[in-house]
Amino acid sequence: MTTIKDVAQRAGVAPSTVSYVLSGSRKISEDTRRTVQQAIDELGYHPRASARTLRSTRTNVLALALPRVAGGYRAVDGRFAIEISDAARAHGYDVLLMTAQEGVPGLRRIARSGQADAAILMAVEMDDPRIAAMLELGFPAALLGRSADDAALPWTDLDWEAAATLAVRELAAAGHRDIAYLATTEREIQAQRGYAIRGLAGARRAAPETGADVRVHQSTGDMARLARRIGTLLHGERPPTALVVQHVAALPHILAAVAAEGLRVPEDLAVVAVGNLPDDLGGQDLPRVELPVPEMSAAVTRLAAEAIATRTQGTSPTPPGHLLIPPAFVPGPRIAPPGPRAANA
Amino acid sequence: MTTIKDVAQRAGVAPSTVSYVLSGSRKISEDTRRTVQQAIDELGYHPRASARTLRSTRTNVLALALPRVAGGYRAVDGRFAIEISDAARAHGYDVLLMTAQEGVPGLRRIARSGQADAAILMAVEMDDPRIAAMLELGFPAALLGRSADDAALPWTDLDWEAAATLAVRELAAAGHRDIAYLATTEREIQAQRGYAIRGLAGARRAAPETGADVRVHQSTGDMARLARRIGTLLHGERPPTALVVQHVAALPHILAAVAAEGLRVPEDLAVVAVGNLPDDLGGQDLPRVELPVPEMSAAVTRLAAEAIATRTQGTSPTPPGHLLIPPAFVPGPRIAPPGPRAANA
DNA sequence: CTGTTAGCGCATTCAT
DNA sequence: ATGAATGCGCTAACAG
Repeated sequence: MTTIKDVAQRAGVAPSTVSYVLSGSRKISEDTRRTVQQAIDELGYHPRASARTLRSTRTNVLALALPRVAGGYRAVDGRFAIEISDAARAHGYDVLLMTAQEGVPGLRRIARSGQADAAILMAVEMDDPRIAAMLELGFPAALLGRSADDAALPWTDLDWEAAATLAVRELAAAGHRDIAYLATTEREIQAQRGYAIRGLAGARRAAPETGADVRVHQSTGDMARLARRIGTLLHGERPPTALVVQHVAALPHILAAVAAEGLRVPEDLAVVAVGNLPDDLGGQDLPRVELPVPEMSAAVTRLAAEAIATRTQGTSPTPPGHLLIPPAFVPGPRIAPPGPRAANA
Repeated sequence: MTTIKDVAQRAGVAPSTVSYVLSGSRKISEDTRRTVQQAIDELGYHPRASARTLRSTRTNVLALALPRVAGGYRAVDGRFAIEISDAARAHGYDVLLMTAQEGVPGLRRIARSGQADAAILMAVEMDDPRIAAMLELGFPAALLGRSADDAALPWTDLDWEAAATLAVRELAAAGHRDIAYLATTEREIQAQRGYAIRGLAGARRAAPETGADVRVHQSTGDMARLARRIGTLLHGERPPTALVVQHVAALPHILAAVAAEGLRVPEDLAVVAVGNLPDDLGGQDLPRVELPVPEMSAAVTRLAAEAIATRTQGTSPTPPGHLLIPPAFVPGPRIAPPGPRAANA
């Protein structure tokens, strides 16, 4: 392996000179700078990260804590991981992936061994034990998702409550009075995921606000049961003319179930998605409120970087920043007004 | 930060003794071992990774090189990333995520700065420039996907050629004589992705082998064009009674297009998927040849670990290992025989 | 000012 | 079981 000494020798200078050329933390005459740079290029020298880190206590690495995969794989996690990795590079960081099936202990290990400068926690729950762990360790962290305590750590999230309300409001504006809201799965709700809880809250709030009849249903990961549930849902005494789907992973199944009931979308049933991934609607072009993956990824990365800078400066405890992203409605094909079926009710 | 010296002091021994207790690479009297362990626990000591690495030249990190995202995000990449991360932990490695939009230079940076012990290359192309780079750097690597040169680096892959052939063979066995094969996108084929090229080859080989008429079509990422292409495809003079889909990301769209043509699956058109993600068929329960994500992830991680061990031992150049995974057919609902439409032809 | 020397950061491992 | 050398780069203090 080629070291800074090799470069120094080849350039006929002292190792420290090479270091200064590299860091630019001191003025070096243009002459020697060129000589040194040439030696670096010729030898293909790259400073050893471990040596640097040992000296500086900075790794330029962010730990990305994915959720423990209790309910199987969620496409959204992979998407965020990749997007965050890109964002991190733009800030000069690499990303260490932690499929935190190890949970808190895994994060402890990384933090205490100094393998990262900060952590980004994904799939945050309302009362997430990882948050307390980060605070206790004094380890900088940023949350992808909003926990119960907005002031604990910096965070970013889509405003899920507003998103759910917005979806309903758009339907109401198109004339729908009987609206079904298919929330996330029971599992996610029981796990107290912020997006699940807040989406539910937003859906419930929408009824009084719009005057429409909004019936909220939880979803399930069991596709057979889900199909039955949808069948039931569509055959109440005042059947809905519109459906909001927050459980977007099941969208293809849901649309298939709707079709199986003999209903056409959107003529017989208007469908709006909430929180789908950009470019991934399961084969349909629906009106929707998309998950702002790029914005959230950029924001959480920036917040993590800021948390590192803040800690490094040892400044007085700055209140953690945050970014609550307002939902944006994408009309897609225009929302259909209530269909002929509405008359039957 | 607490260091090995702090522990030594508290335990009343020399730092080296603590080190030996930790590594177990030498016998320590039970007495002192307990004293030291207690000091470690009380102080919550964890060895600094950078110091360890500096000394030992081992990072216990694998670099995971994701494809540059030319054609947008592919769900399969995220899935593999997560699965590989889990597999790596089982081998004692952490995973550094490289969204290699930086490509070869990014890998160079990681390799030369000593941030990882080996690389796992995803989305390998037939003639992938990263392979030459790894060899030139003498950096251990394993491939997720099969390149043109089987002997360059260790690799694992689904046997895509056999998978495509198998799908066609199963349809032929159910009586289908007119089979359409919808391959991957033109983009992937032009990028010379191994799975795309080999899937094509397998589809073409299936015709002579089964005696069926197998017409091969390339797919496209443009969903409007894809729908048109499918319409055309279904209305030839001898319309197919069965369709094999390797472009599984578009499966929902494809099924929607088929439905739009007034055809029912599987009564009018039998559909088989090739290379879909486990638990992700876009809402349908189709017969299929799944992508063996867990097996491939485990294999590529093992191969990377072996490559590290081999190099560390400085053994004579062991021929790189590999694992070509035979395709497994999942019947799903039984394949329908050719429908009434066949008679019309 | 520009360049050099020396010491530090932390864990490992060979001699003693 | 211990002291000392080692791996590599950074930077404060010093010299020209």
